[in-house]
Amino acid sequence: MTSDDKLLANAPLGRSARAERAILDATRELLADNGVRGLTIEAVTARSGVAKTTIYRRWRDRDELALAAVWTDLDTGLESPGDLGDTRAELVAFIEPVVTTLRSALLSNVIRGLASEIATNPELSRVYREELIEPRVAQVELVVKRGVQRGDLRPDTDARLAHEMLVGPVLYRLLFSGAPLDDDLGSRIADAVLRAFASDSDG
Amino acid sequence: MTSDDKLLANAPLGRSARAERAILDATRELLADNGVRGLTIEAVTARSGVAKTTIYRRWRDRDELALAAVWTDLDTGLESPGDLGDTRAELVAFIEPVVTTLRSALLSNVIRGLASEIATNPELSRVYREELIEPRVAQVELVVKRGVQRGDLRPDTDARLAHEMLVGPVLYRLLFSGAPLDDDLGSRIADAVLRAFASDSDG
Amino acid sequence: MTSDDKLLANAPLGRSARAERAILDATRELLADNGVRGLTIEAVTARSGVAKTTIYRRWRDRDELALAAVWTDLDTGLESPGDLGDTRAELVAFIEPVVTTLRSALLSNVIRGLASEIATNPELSRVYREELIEPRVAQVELVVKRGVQRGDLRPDTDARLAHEMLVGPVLYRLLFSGAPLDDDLGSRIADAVLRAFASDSDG
Amino acid sequence: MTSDDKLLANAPLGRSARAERAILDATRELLADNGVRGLTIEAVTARSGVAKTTIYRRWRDRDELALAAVWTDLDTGLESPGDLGDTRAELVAFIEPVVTTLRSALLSNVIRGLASEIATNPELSRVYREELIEPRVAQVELVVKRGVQRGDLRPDTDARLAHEMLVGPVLYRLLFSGAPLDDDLGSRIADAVLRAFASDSDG
DNA sequence: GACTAAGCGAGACGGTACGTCGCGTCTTAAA
DNA sequence: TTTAAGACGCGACGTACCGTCTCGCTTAGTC
Repeated sequence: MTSDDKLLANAPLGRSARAERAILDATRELLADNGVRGLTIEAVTARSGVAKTTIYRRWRDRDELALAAVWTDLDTGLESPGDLGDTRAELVAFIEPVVTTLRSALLSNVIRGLASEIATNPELSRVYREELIEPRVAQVELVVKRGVQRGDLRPDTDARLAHEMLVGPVLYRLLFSGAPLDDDLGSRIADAVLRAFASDSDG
Repeated sequence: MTSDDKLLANAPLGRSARAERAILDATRELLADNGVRGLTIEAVTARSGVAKTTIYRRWRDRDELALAAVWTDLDTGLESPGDLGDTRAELVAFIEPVVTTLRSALLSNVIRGLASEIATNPELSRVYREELIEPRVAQVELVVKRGVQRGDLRPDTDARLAHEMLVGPVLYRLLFSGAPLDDDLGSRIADAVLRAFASDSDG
Repeated sequence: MTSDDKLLANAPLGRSARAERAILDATRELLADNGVRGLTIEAVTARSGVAKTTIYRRWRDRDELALAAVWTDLDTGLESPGDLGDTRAELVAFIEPVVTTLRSALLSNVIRGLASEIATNPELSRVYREELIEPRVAQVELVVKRGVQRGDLRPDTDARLAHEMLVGPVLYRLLFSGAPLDDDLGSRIADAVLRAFASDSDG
Repeated sequence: MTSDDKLLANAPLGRSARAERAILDATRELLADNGVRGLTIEAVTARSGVAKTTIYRRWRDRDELALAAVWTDLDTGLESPGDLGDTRAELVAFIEPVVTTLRSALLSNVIRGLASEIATNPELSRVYREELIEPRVAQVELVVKRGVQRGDLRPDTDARLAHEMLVGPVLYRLLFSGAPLDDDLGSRIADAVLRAFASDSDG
């Protein structure tokens, strides 16, 4: 649901637009209820009143539909925080929204359910990487560059590794260890990453 | 397949043991060929010549079977490296086998394919956590404890977070970013984690 | 395509007439290619470039369209042969065109494909009976009447039964026995029917 | 339902036999109710409580199932009437059961509905011809042979044509003309066929 | 050395969901 | 106004596997 949609929420919708909205709404409800396991195309048709054909006309399969249904949610927080004047603050500003987003029942369910699919399906993997991961890596690169300029971070800091050390632990908790995404998880990770790449003169 | 089995490898096997071996072998082959998607119970019966009933008598479903088939591989490297006299060396000794293991086609396929199931199925999740994750957390705790004693690490080092920062990036690459598990990945992660939790006097 | 159409072939056609011709042409092509099974409305739109709506505006369903497309062919040969002065000749003149017509790939395909629909759909059945069958029964009645007057046929000859014995075997071959519609089939049937209803003094 | 089945009606049936009976019963009910149009595999599963898979395991498609469901009915009356000492009686004995059988709602519905399929599907056509038509042609051949020996029929009588003139009119009524299968239809056809092939000295 | 009974292969069964096809209806924009 | 274009709701298709259930047969292990 983009901001355009919100502005036009009361405008008349064509059949297609109405169908699409009904499909995505039903999909999100089913995902929130039972995770990806509870999402079947037939359940979507039943709940949305939209024909199977119409769903398949838009999305190749269940996984694409699931991803589409939560895409805007995953996509948020991508606007760069910009220069906050403080490297730690910028790291926190990067990782906090990730933690917060993945704390929601809907999104945690979806990521848990789609992880295998994303890891397995080349097309899905490509989209996910290009649209979600790389922009975030680029964000971290900016943060790192500014940190280096400030003298906070070592000049040879590997931004990609920094990115992985920021988000890796969060997803590890989500998928494998089951440890909770505490309120302070983001800042603790940010602290650790800051120290991991801090310039020596920073002591 | 326990070590007992190995000792008895040339001993005559009963029907049951033969069936179990045939099932697990077929499972591993199917997993290696096409990942978890290619693993169906019916394919296992077809390839192993074992009856469906016999499979279901031993494992609840496809996912338990898949995990069982690779369990020994996942389970290796758990023996603590012990005191190497050097904290960095111990961190490397911890993370290197993880990277190496996950680099194999079989195991990377399996983990990619089972990630969602592990994240989703409570029973599987419990087993995975208790049998695989917690022992490794305990290992890291030992490394951290020794590192603190040596004055290398800060006394308040969070071993669990350290563990997550060690393995999280590896699994993140495996599942999401698709970045390769380079030969030096383990040592670079170990370096970063060491600095992240290094005591200040360590500079 | 009626003879009127041919006369007007170079005259400008309205959109409607052009659409209708395109529909019927495509229908006949599809019927000839794969019989009634190959005839789908969607295939007709694809081949004719005509919209579905336009088809449904003219014919209720696939079967009506199929029948319409071959109607002129079925309808031919209805002009009474008139008095040939010889009863056997008149019987042959009746049945020969039927055999010849049903020998064509197009019409045999269509009749085979539509038989069930004609036998089943009341409206189609009514049209078929009134427009095709009854006129032919009437023709046979004329032949019979003249045959009786000539003293060739018994006065109580049942023209309807005679008609059925003329065309029944042909359609039986077409639909069920698969026996070929030989060149001499018409005359052999005519002979048999002639004898079946011949007046006794005829010996 | 063969006579064996009747004798064993109270014997315990295996799962398979029970399923098969349930399928065929449901099929016959649906056919009787709405003809072949009312017969869908899904309706059969719903009414019989048997799974779709089980149906498809036994019959390739709807049409094979329909034919199987009425096969025994179609197959009856095949026992040769034997030498009745009278050619006309033997012709009547041949055609009467055909008329009677096709008068039933069930069988007339089925034949009407399957005619196109039988005429169109090569495999179905082959089975129908070999199992139903040819045996009846053979029956007529016997009748003809005896009739010739008795001096009732011409030595060159074409038994196949005779067969077609016997059954053709009945099926023509059933499928196309809609004329009723009167009680005396069989004997009137038999009379006509007898005269059609009667030896000249027979007057 | 014969006799059980547990375990096996084979595979049919009821079931869920899949993704596809073609139907006949409805909407929209262009001619 | 009629058309081409094509999306929509719908019903049924035939398929893939699921996990359950007989069913004989094999095969140890017990008398």
